[in-house]
Amino acid sequence: MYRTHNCGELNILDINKKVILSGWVHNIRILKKYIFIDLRDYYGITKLFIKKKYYLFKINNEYLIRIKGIVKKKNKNNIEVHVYKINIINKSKILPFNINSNGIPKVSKKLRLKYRYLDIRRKVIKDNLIKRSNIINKIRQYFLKKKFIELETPLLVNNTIEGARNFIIPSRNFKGKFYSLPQSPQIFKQLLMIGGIDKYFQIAKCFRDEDLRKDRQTEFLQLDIEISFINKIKNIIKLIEKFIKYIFKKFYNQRIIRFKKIKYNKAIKKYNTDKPNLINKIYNINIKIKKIKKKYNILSFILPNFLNIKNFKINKIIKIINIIFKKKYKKILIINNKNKYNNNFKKKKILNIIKKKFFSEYDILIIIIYNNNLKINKNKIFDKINKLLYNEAIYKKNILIPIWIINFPLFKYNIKNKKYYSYHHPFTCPIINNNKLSYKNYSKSYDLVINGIEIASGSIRINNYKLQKKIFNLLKIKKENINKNFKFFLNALKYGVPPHGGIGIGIDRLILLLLNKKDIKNLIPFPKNYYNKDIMLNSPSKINNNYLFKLGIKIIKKNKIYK
RNA sequence: GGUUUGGUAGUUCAAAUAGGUAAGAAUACGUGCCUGUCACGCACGAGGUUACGGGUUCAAAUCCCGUCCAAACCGCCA
Repeated sequence: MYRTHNCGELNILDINKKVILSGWVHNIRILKKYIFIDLRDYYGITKLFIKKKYYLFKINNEYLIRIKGIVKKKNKNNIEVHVYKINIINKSKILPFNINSNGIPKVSKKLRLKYRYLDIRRKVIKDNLIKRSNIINKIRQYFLKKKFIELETPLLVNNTIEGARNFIIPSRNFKGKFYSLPQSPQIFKQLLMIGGIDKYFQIAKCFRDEDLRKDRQTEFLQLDIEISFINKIKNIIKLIEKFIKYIFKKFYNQRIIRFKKIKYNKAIKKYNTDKPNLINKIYNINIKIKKIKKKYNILSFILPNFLNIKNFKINKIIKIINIIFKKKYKKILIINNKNKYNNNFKKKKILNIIKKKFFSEYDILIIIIYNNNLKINKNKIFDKINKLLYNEAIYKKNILIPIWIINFPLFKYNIKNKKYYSYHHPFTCPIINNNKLSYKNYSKSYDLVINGIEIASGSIRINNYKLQKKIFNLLKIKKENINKNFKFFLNALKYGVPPHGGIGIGIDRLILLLLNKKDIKNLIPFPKNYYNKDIMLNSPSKINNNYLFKLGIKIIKKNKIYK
């Protein structure tokens, strides 16, 4: 028998009970007469008290031991187990890093990934994984309760022509032909709607062969949702807002400031990006002031002020500007709607223009006028100020500001290829006025961005054969490609397709936000590193020539990274 | 695909003023001491071809070149 109790559950009520415990040696302290061990298992830590006569074998950190003992009172609220027998179940090698240190151990990420199984023993990572499980569980319950049904879609699919690169899987039965791993279950979920399924969801693994970031892995979980009999974006937006509010209330103690919504075009004008971070990112705006002479440049930006940036912080920001400009600017103007900080700027017209661009009435506008011949690195200024805001104000307050970006353009133009591509994907329903459909149309699409992180993306879909074909034509997809990739789908669109739409929510990113973390690798059991390698498995790896021959594959040129 | 930074005991880091004593410390490891520790403490010990290969120099961890590996940014991410 390995255990009668686990290390987390023993308490004052168990005093004088005989117990058997198994666990890892979290920490050991050897004195002349006594030995103290903190014994750790999945559930917690129990303190052990051992008299020298029972300590017969050398024990080190992370040895796996089983003990027999009696529960005794340690002090008012705590117990310890007085041990009379110890077995070593399994010894441990000298550790590559300390597991019992608090917080993040002082060790390179490479080692933590290489010994991921040891990293998982650490409380921080273990707790993340437990929370991950809880969150995913709640998501599933939520949508099942709302009468969605959960269905799987295949992982071995066809290569898609647009978007991110696919992972390719060679076929043994059909030499020279390939499967691909899906970037999302897009077509399948639409086919489910065509099949009369009313509300579908799936917690789906998706794959994209692109380089990684802190908030991006190549294989990731997506909460995939599709609903029939809707044709307006607000149908989905309402549903998701409710869900997001629910999940954040459950796992994130801070309230959500109400959702904002902005059209793509306006977002670009206002924030210069379609993923605005309304919290810690200041944003650049271009202001023209007529009376300024040609030899001066203007640098202007807005501090989005959800956090009551006060005078002393303004002073710090000005200090940064002073350092970078070496005080050689001509003028700094600091303006908010109440003109509280600076009275030099009284021209009402300009103020009104600025007001329109302001996100909220508490925002602060900073304008710096400086001589042309000063070479200024704007990004450096923005970076420094962002850091200041992030460290001092935002990080502590855990505020979330979700914003919907809606009505993306239907197409975008790629200058390199001189080709048009779908902004979202070719199944996105266009907004059509006066029966006109061209490259300039917008679409019934929506992204949800929270604090600069793209959380969800979706659209109302095309449910009409002719319209879908027009889109393919505008994309100039060759007939043979249409036949190869989409013939079945176009065909399906001929059979009384309900209006439908949906959304995909990045679960890993959602968890990142819910747990207020920065690096997605800490929230995934076995993440890949920056170059898409699994450092522990050392994958990807070579395949022997015999097997390659069976697949009909010959390697022509080796890439350095994959040697 | 592009740019940048880095690789020194098992691990985390030092080794200044652009090369100059015998490459140090903490922790982990080993032995011993210590009346109850709780990140125990104390003493002693072991542990290094400074990633690998080449070059410059009287002299290289330090400068240069190549290879390998890692971290970060950009591109990319419908």
